[in-house]
Amino acid sequence: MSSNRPTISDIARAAGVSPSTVSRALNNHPTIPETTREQIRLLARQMNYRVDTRARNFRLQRSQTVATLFPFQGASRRQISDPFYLEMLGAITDELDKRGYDSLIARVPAESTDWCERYILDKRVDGILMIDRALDDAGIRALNALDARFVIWCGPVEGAACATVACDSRVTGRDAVLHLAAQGRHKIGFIGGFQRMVETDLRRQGYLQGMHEAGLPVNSDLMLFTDFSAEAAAHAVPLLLKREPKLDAIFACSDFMAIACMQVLQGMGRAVPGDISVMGHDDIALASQTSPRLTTIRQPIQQGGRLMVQSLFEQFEGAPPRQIVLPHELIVRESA
Amino acid sequence: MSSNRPTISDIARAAGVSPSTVSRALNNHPTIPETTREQIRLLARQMNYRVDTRARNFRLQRSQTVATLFPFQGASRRQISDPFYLEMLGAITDELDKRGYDSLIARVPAESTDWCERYILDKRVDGILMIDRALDDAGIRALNALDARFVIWCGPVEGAACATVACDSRVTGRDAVLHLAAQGRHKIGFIGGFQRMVETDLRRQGYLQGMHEAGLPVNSDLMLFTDFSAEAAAHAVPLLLKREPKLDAIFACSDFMAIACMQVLQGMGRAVPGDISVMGHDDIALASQTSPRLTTIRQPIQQGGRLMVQSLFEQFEGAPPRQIVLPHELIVRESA
DNA sequence: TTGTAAGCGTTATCAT
DNA sequence: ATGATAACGCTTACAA
Repeated sequence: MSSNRPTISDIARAAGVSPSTVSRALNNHPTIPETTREQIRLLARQMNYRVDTRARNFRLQRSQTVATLFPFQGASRRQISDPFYLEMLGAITDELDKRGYDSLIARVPAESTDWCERYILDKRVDGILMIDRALDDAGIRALNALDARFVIWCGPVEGAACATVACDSRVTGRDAVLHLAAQGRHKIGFIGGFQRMVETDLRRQGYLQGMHEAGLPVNSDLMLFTDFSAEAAAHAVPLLLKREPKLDAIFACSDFMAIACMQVLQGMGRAVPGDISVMGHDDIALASQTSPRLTTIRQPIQQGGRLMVQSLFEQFEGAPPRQIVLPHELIVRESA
Repeated sequence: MSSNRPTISDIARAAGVSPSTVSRALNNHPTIPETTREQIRLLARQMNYRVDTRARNFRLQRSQTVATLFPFQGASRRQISDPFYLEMLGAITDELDKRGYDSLIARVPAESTDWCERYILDKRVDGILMIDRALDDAGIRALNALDARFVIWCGPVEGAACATVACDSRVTGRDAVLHLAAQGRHKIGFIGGFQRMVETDLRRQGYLQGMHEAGLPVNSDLMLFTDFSAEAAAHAVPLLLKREPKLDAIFACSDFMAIACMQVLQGMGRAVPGDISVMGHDDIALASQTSPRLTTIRQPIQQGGRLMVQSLFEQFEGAPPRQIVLPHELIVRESA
């Protein structure tokens, strides 16, 4: 009911001091003696005083908020439900929360850079965390033009001031293919995520390199791109099989898609890995519970999320942007 | 480089008018003639003017931001990766975005209500969307004591002013069990989510009611509770089987857990649904891609998310809180 | 139709 | 050790 929250002036009046003294007391300013400080805090608590973060942030010219942006490609704007994103988001928000920062999130079209203005110019946030990015570096240029602090989940960017965190997706893609080849697989299909975004493209390059190193011919009909959804992955399987009936392996760019692939294959009566191997990417929690258990490339998802936050805060403190390459690990289980 | 963004006064000076005129022009105030309005907007665009949302929101005493809160239970604070949450979050943020609102998200401990103060009292947000809630209604009381606008994803709450949106989980739980019983299943295990939160508890009640209606004896050893993780669900399966070797069905409170259960069962050599039926809950996108395809209870997840936002905005406009019960649907596929 | 001035709640600067 | 004052950028009575 009492919608009239006390302001700092109300506390000041009640305490018989000036607003500045209250502010200083509440902010642990050393010039205020311990005793007065305690008195004022007590009073503030009694009166249910709470700082108005809007006012404070406005005065301090900051937002105490960081935006985590998920670029999506194409007009579909389909809801993404890949657990990878939720795991990463959870790690990020927890880490931000620890530092007293709020987490803003949004999905943004990969093709445009309008969101820069909305979040940075409009001063909604102090920094941006982007999960993957478009192939060109328009986004990076736009962000830098606005003198923004940001970190991108993607491989190192040459010749651009830009903080990044991620595994080396070219190598993870290559390692996946080489593992498949080492099992005697020759007809290896590739199911990517967003075609015009960096992480998928890097894995595509890795796939190509792996095929090359293994001395395997590349059939570009066997490279498909999706929106990271289970449905898209499921639809890709029969298509791949139609294009290459002797397909003996699939490398999917996310565990979520790999799991969907396995399910579809099993539904078609194909044994995994007996008839066909399936490799995932990420090592989400579900991956070790599938049947057969999924062979995959582990990315340290939560550590990655925490590092992104850390890297962003380094920039807040004036440090130049860092490019961090995370170690990945081939997790050989049963599906490949 | 030019970190000195123009303010409204800069535009005013350049235009040779007063700040109020600029403000009015930019806000389409009808008292400003069309022509001046256009001139000023053009100038503002040329000068790269952007409203400072912090200043505006402060002045207007609002935040244009809504928090979506995910309560978790227990000390584990394990990252949740159930696609259900991401699908819901995506629908919510899209809907909020449409209305020009920002989305704040955080995980909050279900046992405490401190987060009310952080988000409402500190004026970070204009409203709160909560995904599930603790069994007691301390959270609701706290929110109402602060005169907050909020919507909870959970079943109707009797005797409390509180907007809710969700399917009737008591009925979904009952329907699941009755379907299982209709298939001739008698030893039905229950794998819940957070034990001290409403949605799981309602489904537990529905399970009990269904067993009762089907004339089946209840063995409370066969009711397990988890943190909605795949691992927890996977661990529950052998435990259930140990407690009841003749177990012939499992009802899991989320598709994600149901899928993990199916995988584990298949890994143990048990046929689904030949030896044992598995029912999920939610109908996430993955559910129709599994093998066997998952039988489940569909909740209109995205519609639910949109409705939560809609219901919140009704309250912003002064309407009393509504309790909305969404229709659910039994989706019979192959696993049960 | 436009300008003036006040004020949203806080904190920093400069006095005292 | 504390108070007065200004300022952050914007919108809105009220006045002209």
